[in-house]
Amino acid sequence: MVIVILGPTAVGKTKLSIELSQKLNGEIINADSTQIYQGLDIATAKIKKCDQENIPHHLFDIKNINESYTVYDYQKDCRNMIQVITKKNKTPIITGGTGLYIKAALYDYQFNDVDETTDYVNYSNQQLYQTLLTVDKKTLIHPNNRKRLIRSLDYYKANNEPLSSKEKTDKLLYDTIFIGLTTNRDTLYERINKRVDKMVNDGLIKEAKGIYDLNIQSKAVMSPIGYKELFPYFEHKDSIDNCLNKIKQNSRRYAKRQYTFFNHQLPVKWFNVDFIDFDNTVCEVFKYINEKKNVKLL
RNA sequence: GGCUUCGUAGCUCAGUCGGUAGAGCAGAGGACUGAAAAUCCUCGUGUCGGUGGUUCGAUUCCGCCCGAAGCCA
Repeated sequence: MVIVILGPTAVGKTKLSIELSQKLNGEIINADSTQIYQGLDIATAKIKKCDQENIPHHLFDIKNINESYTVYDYQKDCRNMIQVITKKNKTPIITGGTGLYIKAALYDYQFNDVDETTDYVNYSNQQLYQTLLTVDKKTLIHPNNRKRLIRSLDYYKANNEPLSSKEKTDKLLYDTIFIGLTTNRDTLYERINKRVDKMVNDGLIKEAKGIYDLNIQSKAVMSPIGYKELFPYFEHKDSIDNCLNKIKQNSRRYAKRQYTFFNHQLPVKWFNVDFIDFDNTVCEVFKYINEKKNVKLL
């Protein structure tokens, strides 16, 4: 049995993961693309060592920020961890907000080889799109989505068949319970805003400045919300308030996208979080998990 | 007190030589198979400040009132 705890940013996933691990003899597997990296702590809201309650935490801090890590790597790492934890007769509790990582790990996603030898810098989006159309007439990729156009072309070169013809799978590889934490939009947005303020108190600016000074433009640095937004401040191009507001706004938009993915791509059982008495939420979730287990036994 | 300018979407503002309006931002919805905290797409009905008048018809022209800014006293 695999437990997944998902939900938008700032809803309380980490807290629930600790509580459930204690009740279910669990070990936690990170499912957050930014917490994979060392040194990205405050902005990614990574759990501190002292809050881990001696529960084993996996796939945190496994990469350096100038290294590359992809959903393909995660699929292998996560499946491996599930196996290791299950062998110990413990429960893997996958916790995080990166929907694609969760889906790729637990479903029968198959990643084919891609040929990345071509450099597309001299191609316009339109040219890439037209080229793709010649080999993949049914492509649904929008001409402006350069990243995906290139991916598709590289895929075709390696496999000699269009990416769009690949069958989409909905086959789940593990016996899994998807727990989603949620709350109403206003409350969530308020929590996001407050959490950014708290991050600042905890040293966000210093962490971001340290990363800025490294002058590395890797995806580990440029992807997460909380660093790149502060760069204009370090370069004296914008005020600290504007930059922090940008972090809040991007976080809110991110939460929205997360809902879209979870609601449409995964069979989530949603729970409204009781922020006043979190134990209520823990109990409710625990009860649901036990019900599901009993159904399986019958 | 007098004069001038302005009052249009949550915000900043266009515009209608009279036929009830549109951009940016904010916001909302969506897509997603090797960057996913990434990348990309779609979505604009609002007493056009209020009230009278002219008109077939007023957000647009005119009068008065309310509010904001500036100038003169």
